[in-house]
Amino acid sequence: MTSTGTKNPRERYRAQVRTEIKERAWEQIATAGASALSLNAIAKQMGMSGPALYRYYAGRDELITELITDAYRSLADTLHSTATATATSDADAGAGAGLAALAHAIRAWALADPQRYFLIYGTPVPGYHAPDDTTAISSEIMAILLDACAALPSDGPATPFDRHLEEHREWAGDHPASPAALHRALSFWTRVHGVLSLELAGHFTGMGIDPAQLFAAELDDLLAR
Amino acid sequence: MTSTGTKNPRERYRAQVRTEIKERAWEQIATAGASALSLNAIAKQMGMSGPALYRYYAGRDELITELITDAYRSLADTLHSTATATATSDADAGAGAGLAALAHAIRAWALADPQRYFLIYGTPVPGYHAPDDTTAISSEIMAILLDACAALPSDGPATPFDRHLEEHREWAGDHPASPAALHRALSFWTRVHGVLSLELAGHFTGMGIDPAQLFAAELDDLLAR
DNA sequence: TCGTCTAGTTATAACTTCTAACGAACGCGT
DNA sequence: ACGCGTTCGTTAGAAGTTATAACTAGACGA
Repeated sequence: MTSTGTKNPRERYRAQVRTEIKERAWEQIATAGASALSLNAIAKQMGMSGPALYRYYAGRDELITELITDAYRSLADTLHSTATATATSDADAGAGAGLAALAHAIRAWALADPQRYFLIYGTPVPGYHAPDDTTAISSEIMAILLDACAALPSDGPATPFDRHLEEHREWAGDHPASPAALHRALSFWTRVHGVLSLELAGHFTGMGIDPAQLFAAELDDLLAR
Repeated sequence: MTSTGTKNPRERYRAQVRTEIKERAWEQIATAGASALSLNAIAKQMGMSGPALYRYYAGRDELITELITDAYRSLADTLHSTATATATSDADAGAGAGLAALAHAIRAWALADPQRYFLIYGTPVPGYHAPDDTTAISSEIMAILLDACAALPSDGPATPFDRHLEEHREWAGDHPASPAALHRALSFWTRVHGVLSLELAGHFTGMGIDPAQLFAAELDDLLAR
């Protein structure tokens, strides 16, 4: 902490108010969705009147952007924890234990607050451009997935997409994973998201099937490729 | 047409205005997202002043609900067309030609208007309950998928999820598909949606990979199970 | 032709985001 | 310890939004 860490009481209070604003915002989003988020309502809930909130956030967009970043950060931290936790219990389970643990961690994180998940992976606003920190966290998440995929054996011949990935591995940074591992990471991401997104949106309700079992089946199939 | 088909000019005009309202609504949604849809702006665009629009739609929710239903209808019609088209060119291609054609039809339909896709499969509004006709169209779509899946051979042993589906096949109606076919239809749905949703939301932009190739790879893997 | 039903109008209420101008309090440096 | 400046919170207000109410003008059918 060189210049301004958390010392002066002005900044302490400011940070405290900002976090309380975000807490109220998360409550509103969880119950009514992000589109129903009202800065006015938050201000009134906190006992201050309307425009006072603009001292802390320049506007709705800035608040939502920070919520998105926080959501990304939360997901990345969760996955990092499970990754290190399963790395500790090394070879007691199968090779796919790491990926399976990540999958269930993602699902639990999403089910805990579906709207938080949709804030990241839901309907995008046409004009919106994600800030750099979210893309950084996103590649951080991909790195975790790649670590787990690199621990798996890759049998079977290389697919055309594997060859495509061989020439397009910018997104993996300098991760030393095989094209098959890159492929499995992408497939993991899309398949987990596919089941999860439909489940959270309620598209399975009334169908009679158990989303958890469908999720597990997709995971098994991915691991048994 | 027993009582009121499309005869009297009053109803003709009314239907015409309603469709024009929906056209303007689609334009707004395509460019700025569903949350930015403004009834007032639509009314002014059409030359009438504000509340006049409420003669045609009781409110924002009713308009959006009808847009969702129309989107479902459009998707179902598209898939029905491709299903019959590929059924005509019977055995000239492999067994998975039907499913592959459906997958590409879905993707083309989604790419044509991403926000329309997200209106169906995007972020749900927490309180919102879909009307019965949309669930009916949804099962109509599932029936098309099941037809294509039933045409495929199902090698491999039955998975635990197959056994789960054997006891929970309400959603398939009275479709005579094997549990493996039910499984493949669900997997098709979730995997297509997984890739497509992330692609349309722009989560692959900047990664360097070609979403079309990832989509094709997922489809190939599903067909080669 | 006349009556009714409908479409459009304005006015209004209750919201929203966000800007501007003002006052008061807090805390830092002297 | 005291002033001065930064910051916070206020009210007022503009420009939007959804939606309702009351009224007018028109078209359609009998």
